[in-house]
Amino acid sequence: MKPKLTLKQIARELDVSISTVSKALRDSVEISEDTRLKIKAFAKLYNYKPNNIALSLKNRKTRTIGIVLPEIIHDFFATVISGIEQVANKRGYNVIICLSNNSFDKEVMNMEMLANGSTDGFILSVAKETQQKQDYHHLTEVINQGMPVVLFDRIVDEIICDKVINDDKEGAKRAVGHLTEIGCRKIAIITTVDYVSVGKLRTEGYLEALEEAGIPVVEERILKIEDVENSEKEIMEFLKYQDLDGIFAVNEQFSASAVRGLKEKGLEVPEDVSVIGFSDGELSRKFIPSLTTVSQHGAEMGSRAAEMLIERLENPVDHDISFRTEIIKTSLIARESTLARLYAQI
Amino acid sequence: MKPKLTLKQIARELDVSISTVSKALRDSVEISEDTRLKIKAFAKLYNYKPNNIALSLKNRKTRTIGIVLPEIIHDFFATVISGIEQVANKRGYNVIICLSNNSFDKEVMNMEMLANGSTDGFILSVAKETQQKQDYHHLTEVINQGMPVVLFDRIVDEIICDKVINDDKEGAKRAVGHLTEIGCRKIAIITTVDYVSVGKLRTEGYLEALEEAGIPVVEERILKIEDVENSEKEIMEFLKYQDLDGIFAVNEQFSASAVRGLKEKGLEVPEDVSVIGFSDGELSRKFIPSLTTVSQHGAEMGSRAAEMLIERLENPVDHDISFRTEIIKTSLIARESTLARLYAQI
DNA sequence: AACAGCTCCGAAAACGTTTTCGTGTTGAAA
DNA sequence: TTTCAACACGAAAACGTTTTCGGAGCTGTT
Repeated sequence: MKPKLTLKQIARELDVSISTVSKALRDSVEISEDTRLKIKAFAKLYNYKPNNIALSLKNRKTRTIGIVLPEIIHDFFATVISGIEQVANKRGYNVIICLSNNSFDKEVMNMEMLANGSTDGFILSVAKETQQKQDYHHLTEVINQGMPVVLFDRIVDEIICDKVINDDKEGAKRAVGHLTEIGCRKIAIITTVDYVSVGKLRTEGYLEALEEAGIPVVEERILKIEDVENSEKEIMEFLKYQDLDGIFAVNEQFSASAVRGLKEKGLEVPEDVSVIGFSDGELSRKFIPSLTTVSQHGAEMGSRAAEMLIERLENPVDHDISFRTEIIKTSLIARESTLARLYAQI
Repeated sequence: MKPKLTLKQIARELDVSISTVSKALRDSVEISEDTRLKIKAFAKLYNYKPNNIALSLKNRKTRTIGIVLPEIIHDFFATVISGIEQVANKRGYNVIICLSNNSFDKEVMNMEMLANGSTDGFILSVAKETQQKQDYHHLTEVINQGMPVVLFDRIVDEIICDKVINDDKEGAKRAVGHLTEIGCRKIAIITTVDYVSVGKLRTEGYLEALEEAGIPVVEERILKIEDVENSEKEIMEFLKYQDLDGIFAVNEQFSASAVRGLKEKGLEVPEDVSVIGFSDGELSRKFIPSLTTVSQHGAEMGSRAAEMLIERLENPVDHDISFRTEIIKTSLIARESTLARLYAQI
């Protein structure tokens, strides 16, 4: 139960001043080699480590970055965190994570809490409710205070700051393009309501891909899930009365549910219907059939976001450097849920 | 770009002393109602919020708890974090998360980093490598400094502190018991190497259940996965030469792979072989067939861990209160991968 | 003997709080 | 008029650092 060594204690013990100890430990030339070595030896022996809080107060820098996101029990977000954590750690930063649970109020509270000195900057993906409300005062506030913010995935266009996003529209387009290439003509989309930025973009990609393939859009083939909790039932219901040969789902949960729905109708995947999803998580990889999907490279997103933030933090000089929006390319991972059909074509 | 209001600035602006401002904001009776109201109005108007770092330094409390765990892209750990975060937030604490990626060195580094003032206490699940090395000096060190530590899931018996664990052995026993009840006799286990504490316990549960059912143990039916990356191949290989009617896997990834392996052999789940896993994640729920599993209630584990830690933090008085080990009951969730077999029995 | 120039070290301020203790000003009681 | 309590406020220390500045003591040059 020894309560952490401080400079003051070392100073008292060695009968020198606090300043001397501090300087000795930082290898200042002001201190004679004798005392310097003595002090360093003592510090090492008793394992002195400077107090982070005191340093933060002095430097007005915490070397911590705040992450705020809607949820964590979700392969994509977990992967992003992992990416952030990796580069943050490499560059000597800590990450402090707050969950909004998609609640606007909690998002605001968390940001206010962290903004009062706890972090140097933010990496965040806004809550669904926030996108719906379109109230972003908490964002503008921290930005006005001079804290850098990097938005990722669920971003908001009105806020000017650095951003990292997927090429959601393009990814969706390629996914649907993949379906048309392997011969699908009756393609449904299972997506989210429009106020979720990424859902909207993926829907747009779907529409464009159909257009480019010369396939007319059928409104009945578009399912917008409102209540994620009940998505399974909604999807089952939706599929019941459809005649399809391809399905594009905007996440892996939806595509898994789609496969189940099709099986219940007596249809086989991919023989009768091809299914493609979004997000390359454990579910897509382990599923039977394994699911063709658009991989979002969450870890890379996280890394990039962290790098952009740290860049800002450590070069406050070029504060006027214009903000950038980095686009992480998605990639199509062909698996069993469409691959067999592709072979059939060839 | 207004750089955050401080007490000093308010004091200067209102021509009073810093102490007066501080007292007024904390509703001290020492301050006349006039000035008190004036100061509070001013503070509210310009949205004054005290600086957390300064408070931490003064109080020698950060109101942050450090979480260190092996990985985050894993439904169970994500769920635990979620549980911790929830109660931490409710009680006014922040969480700062560090990933060890199952590396001993990174675990040590992270803890040292956080121990220098960044957090008041720790919640952690030790890295696989740490369990292998059996080197726990970083744990004893922070404990000796008087920081409370709560270990969860992958714990270490030698360290005396609060702990939260699953009844892994009991859960495994019930899982295998479930298999025997529905008529399985040739039951394999797919588990981890023994130095992983939870893997070992689950293996023990398996053995006990067999014994109680009067089923002799067949060594060939025990598969211990060393390299998780290659688990799929190992499992495939393992299943190739087995004649089984039941499989118990210690996580959902293994059970999913097992189902695939069986299918490749032309066997159906659950008609030919029943499969039961551990951990109730998205994969088990969405899989086809949906996977019977032992649910670990990760969120509850997290909540309990956080509560125990905060308890210690806020009542340093009863420091001599003996340390407790809370056991979270697991529960069996019967799904398609065994349920059909159960019906067949009836 | 005077002075310059080193070398080595300590005092003090600063970061933003809270809190203890003192002190000046009232008004009323003696 | 003096004394005393109550009231309202400020000075200063403390938390643990870093850094600027100044100064003591010494050597060496004129």
